[in-house]
Amino acid sequence: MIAERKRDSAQEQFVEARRSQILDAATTVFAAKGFERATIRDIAKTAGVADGTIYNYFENKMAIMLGIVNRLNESDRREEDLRQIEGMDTRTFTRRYIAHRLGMFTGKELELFQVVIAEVLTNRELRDLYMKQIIEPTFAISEAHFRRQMAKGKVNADDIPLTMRAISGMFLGLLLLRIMGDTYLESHWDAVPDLFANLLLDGIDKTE
Amino acid sequence: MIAERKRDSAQEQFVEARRSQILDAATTVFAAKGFERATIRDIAKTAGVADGTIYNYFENKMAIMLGIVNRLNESDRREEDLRQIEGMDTRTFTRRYIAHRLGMFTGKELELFQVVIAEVLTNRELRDLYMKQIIEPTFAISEAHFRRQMAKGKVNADDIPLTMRAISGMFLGLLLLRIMGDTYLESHWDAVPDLFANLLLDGIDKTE
Amino acid sequence: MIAERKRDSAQEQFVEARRSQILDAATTVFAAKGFERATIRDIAKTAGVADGTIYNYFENKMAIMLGIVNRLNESDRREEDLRQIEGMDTRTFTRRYIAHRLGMFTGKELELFQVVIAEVLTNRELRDLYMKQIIEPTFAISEAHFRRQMAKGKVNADDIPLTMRAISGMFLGLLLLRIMGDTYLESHWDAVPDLFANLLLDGIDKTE
Amino acid sequence: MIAERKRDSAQEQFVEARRSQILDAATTVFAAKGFERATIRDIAKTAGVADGTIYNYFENKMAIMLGIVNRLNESDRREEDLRQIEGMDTRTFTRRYIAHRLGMFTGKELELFQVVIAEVLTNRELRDLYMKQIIEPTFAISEAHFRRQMAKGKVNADDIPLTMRAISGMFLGLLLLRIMGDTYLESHWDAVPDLFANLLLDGIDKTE
DNA sequence: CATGAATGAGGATTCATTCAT
DNA sequence: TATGAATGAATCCTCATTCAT
Repeated sequence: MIAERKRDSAQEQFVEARRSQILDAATTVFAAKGFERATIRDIAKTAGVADGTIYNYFENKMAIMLGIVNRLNESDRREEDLRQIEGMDTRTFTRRYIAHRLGMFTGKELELFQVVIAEVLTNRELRDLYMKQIIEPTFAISEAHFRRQMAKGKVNADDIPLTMRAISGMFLGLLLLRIMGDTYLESHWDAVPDLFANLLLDGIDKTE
Repeated sequence: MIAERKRDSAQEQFVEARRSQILDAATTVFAAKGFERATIRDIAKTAGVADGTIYNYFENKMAIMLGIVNRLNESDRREEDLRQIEGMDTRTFTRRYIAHRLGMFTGKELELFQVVIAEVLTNRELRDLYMKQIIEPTFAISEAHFRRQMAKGKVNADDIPLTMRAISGMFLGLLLLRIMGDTYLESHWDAVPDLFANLLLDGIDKTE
Repeated sequence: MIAERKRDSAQEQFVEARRSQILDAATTVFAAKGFERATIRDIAKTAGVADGTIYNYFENKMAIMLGIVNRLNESDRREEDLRQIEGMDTRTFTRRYIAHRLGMFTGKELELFQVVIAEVLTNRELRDLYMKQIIEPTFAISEAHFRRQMAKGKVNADDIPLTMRAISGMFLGLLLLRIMGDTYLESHWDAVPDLFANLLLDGIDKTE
Repeated sequence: MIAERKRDSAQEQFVEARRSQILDAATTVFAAKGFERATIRDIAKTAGVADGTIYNYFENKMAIMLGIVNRLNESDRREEDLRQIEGMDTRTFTRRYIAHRLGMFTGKELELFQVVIAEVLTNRELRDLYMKQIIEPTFAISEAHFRRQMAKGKVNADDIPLTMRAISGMFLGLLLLRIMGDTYLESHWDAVPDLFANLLLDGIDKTE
């Protein structure tokens, strides 16, 4: 039984590795061509497998896309990230947090984000999934954190949910502009966390 | 000659009306299905013309997309908008300006924006066009305005271009969240300009 | 009545001129692109008229092709050509006749021939028309002439119809090779009548 | 490794058979309707495969045409044909050679020829290919042979290249007339080699 | 008669998906 | 499981033809 479990586990690991390999390939191809323009053959070639093999791991093309979105699910939102730096002073915390989150969108992750946003904008089903699974939980965590900080008298806002959306919006929008190839943003990307923090705090900071 | 000119002009107007009719239809269809999933037949039916008629007005499907982008070009960026309200106090100006710009993205315009952003994210050619024709000129105007305000001692920023990008980013991001169906944002959309202005100004305002 | 006839005649002449103008254009376009690849718009533009105008003169595209074939009908086969030079000695006659017939296929006429042959090869209806109206009458005239010469003891052949076909074949084939762009033939085209006549009259045998 | 080679070879043979099957079908369809009027569906149905299958073996419709032309390349021109009968007396050789070459154009081959000639007349690219790959090599071989015979004092000609073209022209032209449905030629086809040989060797002149 | 915009049938080609090996 | 050939539905686009002006 142990042997079997081991085999199962090895098996599972193999399957997971294959899925991952295909998702990696799909992310690259989707980022380069968009979901519709990307072909199964493109993905298969990039993954180094045959066309048919893809269908042993994903039911159809859309399932690959969902697989990609679910990856965000795993990597995107980690409450502990917040906890670790929560003790610092507000400005440092904000700067660090923004830097950390921006740092999560580098290279492959930025591609991933690009792919998902683009598709989310044209696919209601995916859009709803993305809202429910990614955006809303993220807002919930952020709000909770914000309320804690407000309780400590560190920040202030009249409408917390809307403020969260504005802040997230700035984050999203900056990523969007970056993806769209804004050259200034690209060359000054490292300066973004500080600027973001200052812009943000000198509005919401009440500690002074 | 006058008669001929008149006829030409009538002809031109007719052609322009047809183009517009097709672009309207295309915007709707693209917004509903995305560029690739939308078919020429969809667009033709929505526009109430035959498939082939489309090709009397646009060279191919992508040209329709470009036509849509160029519409943004016409409607999106108007320096005079800034001039009209420039005399007001900073807070009122900001609130009004944001409200005005957000007001430009209602219904059809929001669809337009959604369509273009989605496609821009997956099409390099279109992306470059969009950056050159829409985003960069908008930044140029905003920067000029910001510098004028800074000279008057009304606002402050270390890195103006980056600040512009952050502000635009917040704007873009809020639209994006709205499009993606965030319910809170939808039901509190009217509160956005005030919140935006306060958040923004208490960061950049130096008049106090 | 005379006035009316005159008007009719002027009218007819005009119609004929327009038809001719369109047929000229069609010949050029067909020669350049082939019947199927040529579009009515191509022909209309080349003729300097509107698309619809074509249909006032020809029922449909194929009717234009038939119009072209019927032109051959008028220009191709003239018994009097033979009569004029029939008194000469056989070699001179042959040389002159070949030169004359080859001379008929220059520039525009060669295009015409190319167009018709190409289409005749892929269109049974046209093929039959061409055989009945052009080839067979030509053979009839040639045969009659050949029989007269044979009766005078000037030439000899066992199977006159087959000999006629062989000779015509050589003629056709040389035109074909010319059309297909054989460079040697093109640069030595003037030498063809002599060579043709000698080959025909004497053969190549030297062993006797 | 041997097994693998065997499999490769079997695979290759299979692919070659499929290509052949499609080319056969295409030849039939092209002969019946011409290249442009023939549809991929026609060809697929005739070949007994699905439309899409065609594209696993040929890049596009024109590639099928090129495949047909290349078949001529393989079957059309064989120097050894000449060598085998070169020892015979001139008249027998000529008769045999003509008979042999004409025999090569029977049924399917005649269709092939028809298809290619028709398309060659309306497609410059194909025309150039055909001249370079089929016609010119054939002329080269014929000329070499003719020069050998002339050196032996067996035949005579002032302008060998032009003479070759005239002879080939007769050959081409007779095929053309045959294809065009000349009934006399059809019913006396067997008499063609003899007549061709006599005409060629002796000419028709009787005056001397 | 001349025009050229509108029409929509038709065709080449692509590509997600299946399935026999 | 892996493969990749086969499938055929789906789509963009062309173009002969019509017809209102």
